[in-house]
Amino acid sequence: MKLTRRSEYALLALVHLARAKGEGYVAVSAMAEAQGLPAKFLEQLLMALKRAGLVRSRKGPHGGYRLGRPASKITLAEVVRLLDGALAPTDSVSTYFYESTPVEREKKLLKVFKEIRDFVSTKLERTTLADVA
Amino acid sequence: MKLTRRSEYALLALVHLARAKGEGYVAVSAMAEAQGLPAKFLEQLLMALKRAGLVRSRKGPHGGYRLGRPASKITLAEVVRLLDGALAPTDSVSTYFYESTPVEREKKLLKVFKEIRDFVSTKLERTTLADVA
DNA sequence: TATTTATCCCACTGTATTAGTCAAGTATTA
DNA sequence: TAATACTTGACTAATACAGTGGGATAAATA
Repeated sequence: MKLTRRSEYALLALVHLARAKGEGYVAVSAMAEAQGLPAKFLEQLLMALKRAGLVRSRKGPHGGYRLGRPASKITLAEVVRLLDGALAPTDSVSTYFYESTPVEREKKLLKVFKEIRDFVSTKLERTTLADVA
Repeated sequence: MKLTRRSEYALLALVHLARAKGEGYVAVSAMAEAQGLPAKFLEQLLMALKRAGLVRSRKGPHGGYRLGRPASKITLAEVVRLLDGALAPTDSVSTYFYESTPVEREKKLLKVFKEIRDFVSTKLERTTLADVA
């Protein structure tokens, strides 16, 4: 796993939305300003989150985004997988993004990387937005 | 951490060398053929490993590479850090490659990623070539 | 109904990284 | 001294990263 700005910005925005619970929809521009993120780029990320059902949106005045489900039902794993792909250190040990790679031949090496994958995915699957907001 | 071919090939080559203990120097071409890796690319990686002292080399006929220290004294962490950089999921929680990133403001998020970094580095620092060869 | 506000959607750009290749030169030793 | 292997540097194609920009669409409000 390697976090890029995509995951980082998305997580910051989601934390922001989790805290804005009950305040209706939050505009991208408001979030971008509050968190100091590039607005147009953030917009792309929110659209991806929307397609995945993590957020809901509303157009027009007082429009914007809000969480698609309770913060306690959104895991960090979902967010990172959606925006940056595999949590595993190499695709040959990834469950959701499996692809063959050269280390695959060395079973003992593979075992080490699988243990890392297991730790990372368990950790991120058990941590929700509610835990970090 | 994200393993690229650089780390993967280097690890395979080092495992090969660890197994060839006592057979003197192993040529790049021999290793490349045995492991099915691109020779010239592997050569670059071995040079980096050499500069870091992980392997020694000898030119001329019967030349090649061998481990620079006992396999039990070479950790996977060293190899990966050398060729692919930080073990941490994001640079803002990296000890050796620290750089500020946006998530840094959110202490609770940061804590999660630090725990991942700790697991990964401990794991790879405690695993040596001797363990996987 | 017209205007404003905001999302939605598409294309595009510049830079860096990845995964190599190629050529020419240097050192070693059988 | 010829063969073998390491060393250096430049070069390349493809992909990923981190954004920008412009226009269309939808909804609220005046």
